[in-house]
Amino acid sequence: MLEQIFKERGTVERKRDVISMGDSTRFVHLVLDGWAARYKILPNGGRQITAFLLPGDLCDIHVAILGSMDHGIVALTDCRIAYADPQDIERLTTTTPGLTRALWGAALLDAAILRQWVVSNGRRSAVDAVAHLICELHGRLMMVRLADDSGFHLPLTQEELADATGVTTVHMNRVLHQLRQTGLIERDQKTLVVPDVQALRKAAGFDIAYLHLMKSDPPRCAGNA
Amino acid sequence: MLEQIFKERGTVERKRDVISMGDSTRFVHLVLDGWAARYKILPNGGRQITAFLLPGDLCDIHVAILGSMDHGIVALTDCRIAYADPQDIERLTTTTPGLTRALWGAALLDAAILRQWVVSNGRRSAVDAVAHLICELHGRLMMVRLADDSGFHLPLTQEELADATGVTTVHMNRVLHQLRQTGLIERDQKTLVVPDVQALRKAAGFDIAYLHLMKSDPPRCAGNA
DNA sequence: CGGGGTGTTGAAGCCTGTCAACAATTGTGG
DNA sequence: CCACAATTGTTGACAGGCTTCAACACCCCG
Repeated sequence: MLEQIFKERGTVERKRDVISMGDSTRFVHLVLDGWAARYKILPNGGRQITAFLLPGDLCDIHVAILGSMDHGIVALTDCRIAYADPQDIERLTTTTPGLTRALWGAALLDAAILRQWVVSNGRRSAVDAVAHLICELHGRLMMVRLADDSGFHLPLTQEELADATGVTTVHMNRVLHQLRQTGLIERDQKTLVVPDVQALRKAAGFDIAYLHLMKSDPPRCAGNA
Repeated sequence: MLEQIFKERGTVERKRDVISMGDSTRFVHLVLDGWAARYKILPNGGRQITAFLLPGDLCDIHVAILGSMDHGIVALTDCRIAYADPQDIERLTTTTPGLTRALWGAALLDAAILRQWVVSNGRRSAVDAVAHLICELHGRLMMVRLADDSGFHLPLTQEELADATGVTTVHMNRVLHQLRQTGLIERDQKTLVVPDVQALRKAAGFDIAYLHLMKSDPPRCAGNA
């Protein structure tokens, strides 16, 4: 039902902003294909990624409700993006209570994920944080059939992983090295192999319950043309 | 309108759980008075606070939508709590689209705050993180008339501040010492004085825009009996 | 008055950051 | 197809923020 108002389609090249910070967007964006990330830039120049956006994720629905963007969104791979008119969203949500509720649920899920990120950046070691992040991405990609038990395509650079977990790229390199040596992950180019998902989850202290895997929670539009 | 279904009232003593992790709550809770915190306990025993709940904040509305609690909520001071039946919420949200929308907005605001916490725990120094947290609390307390330009009542222990910003209590002590020496904050018992709010905000890299101060965003029920 | 929680301080060590150099990979143009 | 540049990955040495362990001071409350 949502797909009807996301008519416009376009592509955003890797490293380009889908939306820049401060934009009062004229469109609401949806990732059809590819990876993107929410990020903030600090006064000292540092970057913190606060979320990874996977196919099916909405980018900026909150702008339509709250106000202007308090962060930017950058494409981490070439992305296919769908656009919708905020007024259409406005209209559809007022006429379709079930939709509002679904979007509310999506926002609550986002918050649950963010809480885990706070825990990772606050109290987990860098190794555990990365392991936990991999588990999260694995779980979310499973939901949209982009991962299986053996692993998934992970198009992130070490710098991007570092900016997500709040460490330096140098240290991220060592963390990944350690995870490989422990045998928890293997990597062939951009393909991440997880030999033993349960072992990784245990090491990361990962409990998949918080992802609240439900049928139609995030609007999944990945598969269609 | 919400206040009608939050009929039951009770109190929770400091240090007691309002809701424990894993609970599939029989009630939805609202903080009327006092401070509470969301927290997670890690396998190694560490605690990470992921949010402070102030008067007027809902504790666990997401359970009614998503599932069981993925974290606990503890009272940081003696708290007056209001209770509502999830089914009443259910009914009221389906019959009152505006309410669903307001709750959706509240969830989006929570996410915006959480993103700042991720940034604080990831890329800000401990001093900046604490300064930013104080700015956030100041802004939120202003919304519910519990703070003025000169400062506010801050009933947190150093341990609780440490668990929020992801440092040890020992280090939090040094951080606060530094903030006092710099003249950015002053403390008289549990009263926090901010001599120069703008100076503190500048030091913390704090931009109040993300709090999206709107009239009736979080249901404000603090003032009533 | 005593005891538990909270705040404070010091010393030593580790995780992570910083700086720097170089290797490997990818992309581009001739 | 190769050469070149740019990006990304890798490694080492050193420094610093933060942790850990430990002891002690303070304060509220029974």
